[in-house]
Amino acid sequence: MANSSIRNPTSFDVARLAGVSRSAVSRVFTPGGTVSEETREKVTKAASELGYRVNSLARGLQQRHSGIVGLVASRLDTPLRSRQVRQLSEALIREGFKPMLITAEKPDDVSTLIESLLGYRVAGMILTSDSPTRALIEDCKRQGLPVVLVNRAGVSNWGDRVVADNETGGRLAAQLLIDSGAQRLGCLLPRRGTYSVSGRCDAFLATAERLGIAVKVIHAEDQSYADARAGIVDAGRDALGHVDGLFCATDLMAIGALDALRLDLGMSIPDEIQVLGFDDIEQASWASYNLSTIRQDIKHQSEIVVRLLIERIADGTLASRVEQQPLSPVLRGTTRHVG
Amino acid sequence: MANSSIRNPTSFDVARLAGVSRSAVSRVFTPGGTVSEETREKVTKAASELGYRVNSLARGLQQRHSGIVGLVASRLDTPLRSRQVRQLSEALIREGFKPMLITAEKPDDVSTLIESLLGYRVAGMILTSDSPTRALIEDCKRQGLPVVLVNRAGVSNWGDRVVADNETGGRLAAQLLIDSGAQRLGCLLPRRGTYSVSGRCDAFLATAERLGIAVKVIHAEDQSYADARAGIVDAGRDALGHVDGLFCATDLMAIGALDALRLDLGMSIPDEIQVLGFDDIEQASWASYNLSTIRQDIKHQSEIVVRLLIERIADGTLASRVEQQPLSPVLRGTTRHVG
DNA sequence: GTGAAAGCGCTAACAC
DNA sequence: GTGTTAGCGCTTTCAC
Repeated sequence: MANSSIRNPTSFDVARLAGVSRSAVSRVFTPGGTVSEETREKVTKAASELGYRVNSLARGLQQRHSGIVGLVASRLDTPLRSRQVRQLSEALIREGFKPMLITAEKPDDVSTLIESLLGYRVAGMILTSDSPTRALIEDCKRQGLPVVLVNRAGVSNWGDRVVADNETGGRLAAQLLIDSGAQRLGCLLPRRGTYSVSGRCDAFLATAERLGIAVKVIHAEDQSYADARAGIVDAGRDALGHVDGLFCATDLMAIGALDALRLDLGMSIPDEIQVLGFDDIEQASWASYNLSTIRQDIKHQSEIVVRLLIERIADGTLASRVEQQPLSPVLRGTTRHVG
Repeated sequence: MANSSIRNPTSFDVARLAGVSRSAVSRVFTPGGTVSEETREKVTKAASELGYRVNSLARGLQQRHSGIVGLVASRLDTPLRSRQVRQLSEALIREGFKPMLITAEKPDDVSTLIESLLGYRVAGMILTSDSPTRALIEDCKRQGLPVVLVNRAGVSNWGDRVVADNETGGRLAAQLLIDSGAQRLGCLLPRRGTYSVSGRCDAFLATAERLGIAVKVIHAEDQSYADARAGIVDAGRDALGHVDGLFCATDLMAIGALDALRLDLGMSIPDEIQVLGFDDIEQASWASYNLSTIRQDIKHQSEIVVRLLIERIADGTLASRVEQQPLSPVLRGTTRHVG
């Protein structure tokens, strides 16, 4: 009770107790600080005695940034995104930053929110996929604020980007289905795709066309399990009757499709139709699905993102960079193995 | 380029342009501020002209807290947790707070991390389930820092708590299986349970005992899908042969169990054995599982959490409170319906 | 209702 | 190496 009214000790208190100046205290708590072993000890002792802790607010006021990084993500409760956020958060923390999480679905809110982040003098911002409006990125540019875009189209040539190699991904997918004996391909994708979703599907379609193979495109309302399932059910056996190799834009959609195919339409997989997803979310490996897919290495991705961010914070004049993260096929039970 | 060297406008700049004092500017941007309509207009105009934005760091330095709330969560990439974090984050933001996300698996790290949060003069902290050590909460107590615990045991009588009604939950589960005709119960739980997981299983076991029904307890190494599946497989048909109603501590475990039962052991559900989960994660409703479960309303939960937090920030002398969130059975295909 | 002045707690130059 | 000084940008008495 009375406890809460006790003022937190300041560097001044520590300085007095240790018999040194406040600058000395500051130096001890500053990573590159140059202090004699003797003062360092005195200060450390006094500090721990008092329970002193640097006030990051005051420190941030002095330096160029507060050590906070804005982490913007929509659909956080989705398997891929939650994994991304976890890895990004851990990577940021490991490097001494503190992630401020902005979750918002409507672009309008997001803009206001990010506005308010700027008030905290964030060191930079990480924007995942479908989150932010263009205007917002323009804003960051105006502020000279470091930005890393994850699986997202670039805007105004501002910020670094980490993207999956959609070109290769889509090609890989087509190749894989064809090599497994598929003759008539299908592609399930959301009506309004995000950068990476559309990118990989485009590459898939282009590859098929190049090889002279027809592709039946099936639309789902959105990227959710339910929409994917509904999309397949709506298309129905007729439309699918000819398709024997279905590429789905994401694993989540593939799982919806799988349930629709097997349970709603009574088809057998991979005998009647092979199914291939993208991402390798955890659920893809669950025994009931055992989904073949193309994996994005999210941990690796996060590390690249944070590295780029740190480099840019250190040097804002760097040219805009784009890094591609590798993809790897994961063959499970929804495709036919060859050899 | 040169852009980034331009200083952000301060309240001083706005004051000068508007021809008023800095205090006037401050008042305009302070929620309860008392200013004449005339100055308000002048200030607002000048501010937007200059692109002025309050510096939250400086503001936080002045006030009791920075408006940041620590949000501590482990296993963020798990369905239930990611939903919780999303809802909590959105609720906090709606109330004008900014969530700082701390994800860490090892308790040691967490303590250091939270330590560092204190340096940001956070308004309070939300600790989910298995995250933090006792020592940490003692720390918060010492600081007089508002804390809300989610589905977690209390410590030192500090902080408010929001918990599922485990007592009712466990009883409901037992009742439900028995009412659906189960005669020999089983209970799948992790070797080291968290507060809520252990709580509901204990209540389940107690209820069964009271009714004179034997329960076969099956242990999984941990709460994951894989561990649950392995737990069931290891137990094998023999141990399970007698069980015709299995309660699993979480949906994730139930799904692992389901796959083990059906795919590894070749049992048919719900005919040979009924399965009941807990939480109602999204995957429980996926057609391949169609899992009967007991739902926690996460959205509602988050709203309670944030309300408690706000109340306590407003008045730190409140007595410690515990709120229970309601549970509701969701009957799907893994139990036999009656009537 | 408004302005002047006094901090909030820290770091970064600059002399020593 | 260490201390002195001058801010960082804001809010908050306190007179007016």
